[in-house]
Amino acid sequence: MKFFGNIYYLYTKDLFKIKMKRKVTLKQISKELDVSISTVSKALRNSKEISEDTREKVQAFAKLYNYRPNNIALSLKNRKTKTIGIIIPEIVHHFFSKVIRGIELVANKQGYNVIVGLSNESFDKEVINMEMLANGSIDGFILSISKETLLQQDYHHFNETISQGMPIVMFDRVINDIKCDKVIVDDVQGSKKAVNKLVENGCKKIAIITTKDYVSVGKLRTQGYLEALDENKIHPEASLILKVDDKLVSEDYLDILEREIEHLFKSNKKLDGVFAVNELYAITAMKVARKFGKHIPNDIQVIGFTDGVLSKHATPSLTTVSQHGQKIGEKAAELLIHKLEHEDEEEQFQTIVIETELVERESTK
Amino acid sequence: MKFFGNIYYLYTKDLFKIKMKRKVTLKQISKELDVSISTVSKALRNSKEISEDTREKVQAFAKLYNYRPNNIALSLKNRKTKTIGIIIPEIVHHFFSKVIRGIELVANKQGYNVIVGLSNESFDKEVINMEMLANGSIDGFILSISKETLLQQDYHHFNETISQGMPIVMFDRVINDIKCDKVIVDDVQGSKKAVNKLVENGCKKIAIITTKDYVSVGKLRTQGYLEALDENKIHPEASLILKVDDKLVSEDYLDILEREIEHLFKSNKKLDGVFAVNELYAITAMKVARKFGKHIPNDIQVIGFTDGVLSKHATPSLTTVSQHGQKIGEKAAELLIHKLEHEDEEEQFQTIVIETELVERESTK
DNA sequence: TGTTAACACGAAAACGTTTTCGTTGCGAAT
DNA sequence: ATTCGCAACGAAAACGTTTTCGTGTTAACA
Repeated sequence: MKFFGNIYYLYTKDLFKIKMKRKVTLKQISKELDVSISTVSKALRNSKEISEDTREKVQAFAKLYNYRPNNIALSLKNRKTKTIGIIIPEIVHHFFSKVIRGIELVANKQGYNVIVGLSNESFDKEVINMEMLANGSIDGFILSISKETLLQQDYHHFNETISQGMPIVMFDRVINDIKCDKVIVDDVQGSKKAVNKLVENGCKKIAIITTKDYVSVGKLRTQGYLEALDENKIHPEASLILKVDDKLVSEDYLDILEREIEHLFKSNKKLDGVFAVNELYAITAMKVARKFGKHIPNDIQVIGFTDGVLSKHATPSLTTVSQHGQKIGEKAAELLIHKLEHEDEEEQFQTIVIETELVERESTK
Repeated sequence: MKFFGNIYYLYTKDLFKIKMKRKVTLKQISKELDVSISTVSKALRNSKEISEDTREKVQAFAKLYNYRPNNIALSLKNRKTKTIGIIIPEIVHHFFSKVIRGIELVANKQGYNVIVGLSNESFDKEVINMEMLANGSIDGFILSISKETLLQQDYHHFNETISQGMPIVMFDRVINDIKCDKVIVDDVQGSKKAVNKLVENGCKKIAIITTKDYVSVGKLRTQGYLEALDENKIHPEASLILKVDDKLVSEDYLDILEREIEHLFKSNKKLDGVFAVNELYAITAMKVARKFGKHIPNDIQVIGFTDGVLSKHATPSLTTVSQHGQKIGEKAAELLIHKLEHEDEEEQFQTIVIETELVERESTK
């Protein structure tokens, strides 16, 4: 007990540290017990190279001092960190936080940690964040692409990390011709379910409130809307399609949104159905409808996309297309971890489609 | 160019890897350039020990092959990881994700990464997550305590990590007698602001919908309610205090909540003001009020706590006590990073109180 | 007695850095 | 002709592990 005796502490500079039990290392244990580092290591891993005597002695000592192997040292040695890097555009967002929860769930179960970077919808922050993590901190990425990146169509950072042997799994906002696994929802199908529901319920004039086309999911949902109309022999009308520009997240963003929707209502007096590609658009549509004295769902029926808090707790509660964010996260994590632990197998990439589900609530008949 | 020539690749097993540019290390560069590892390292750090000639040569080569120092190796050497561990009870939650955003913001600005663990309100998961991270993966914790931990009052894991020299910053749900920095909102003051507002607006019978007392913030907010009543010479009534048990997050949780609030309304016909300690309770109270044919804010005024999506987008929109989650996160990160980078300074702990703000919307007059 | 085999352990390399402390070679000063 | 000093570089340790490959001791066997 040379090292851990009280004498030692008398020599430390900072008095307050007297009560500190610094993390103990193999080397320290080996000195205490007068054996080699290798012996300690082996004893702790129950190697049968070591006699029962010393094995017990070492393990008892290690337990007493609460020895835990240093993760960083292990990472360096194994060249694996057992942590997953997540890059998402925004965390204050029901869908993304559900995805994270899903990732964390399966990652943790398999002994992985999760480290989060936020791009804040910015290309530069996306790149910087990825570079920070790609230098050894993580084993692979799970990410959803920022709007700015989608707009600029500059994907070199993805290709570079992939070519360095670091696997990526993309979800929700993905790029087709990048060599990685993908987890997406069937946006087209989901939209069709929604629009079909409205048609079934007797709607004749159905509007869509969507984003500009560079947001891939917005584009796909618009496509689903159009296809559904077509299948129901309804002629699409330009005035029924509202494409909101959500590039600028300014202060008066909400007001602008509201005014645009008001305009939509005004120019379509006979409007009796609204399909919105996200919760906010849907909620705002309901608000505007109320303003115009329309009753939901009697006069106008509304369906949203994404089953978040807003949909659940709005009044009337919102019928919506649920994308199962948590399941997306779980699947993405499974894909990534599989790839990490079977690196030898031949390279091939999957795109997994998570089924959407129409959750019916009070905003439809 | 012995190593990087094409010849090398012909010998690799996996053909698909031919296009891989594996991460390059100091050792590889040193071999290529026929200098020592030390020289390369120094050259890259612009040491004036190295001649301009070789310095340029090395830097050019490094740039060409996109050399980046390996984070893990640096962490091991410096015994600092430059990453912060966050443990929170739940991520699908507006307040917590705002806090994370705040943490990430200042952490990133200072070159730190952020690694997230979810306790899911469970004591065990909290402990396991902390142990996973405490073994070298991070430099310090920012955390909010799980309900189960608060209930069991078992704080050994906090004390242990602290005594191992790893600093902790707690936010929102904190324990007083643990030696660490804390960032809290002034729950008592916040509640008083809300209740005072209701009194000012003419409310005579003000109810509170709160949690059981083991949730520290619930207890404090209840205390604020009582103090405000007292200061306004209003006698508190037991029947106006509803303490909801949110331990079990079951399926019919919402129904139970609604029924309890209905009971509150029934047993207090003259109810004209409601203060709820979170968004959900407030929203549900508004729902129940509507059910009872009461108009908001004319018949009943409602104020909530936490300025999340629900408050903003509810109809009527909800007057609420904003806690500034993002600012809490920013402050917590500042505190932790300061402690990490001034370890020598004498130990003393701060508790920072973030002012709440009453955001007035449509649910009050 | 000499060989062998099992047993129990230690030395050292490796992961990728940084940094301290040499060690050269060479021109200048004595 | 020495000594000195400086410039330019390399060796090695250290961070904390795991693992391979010795090596010495002892017991068993021929």
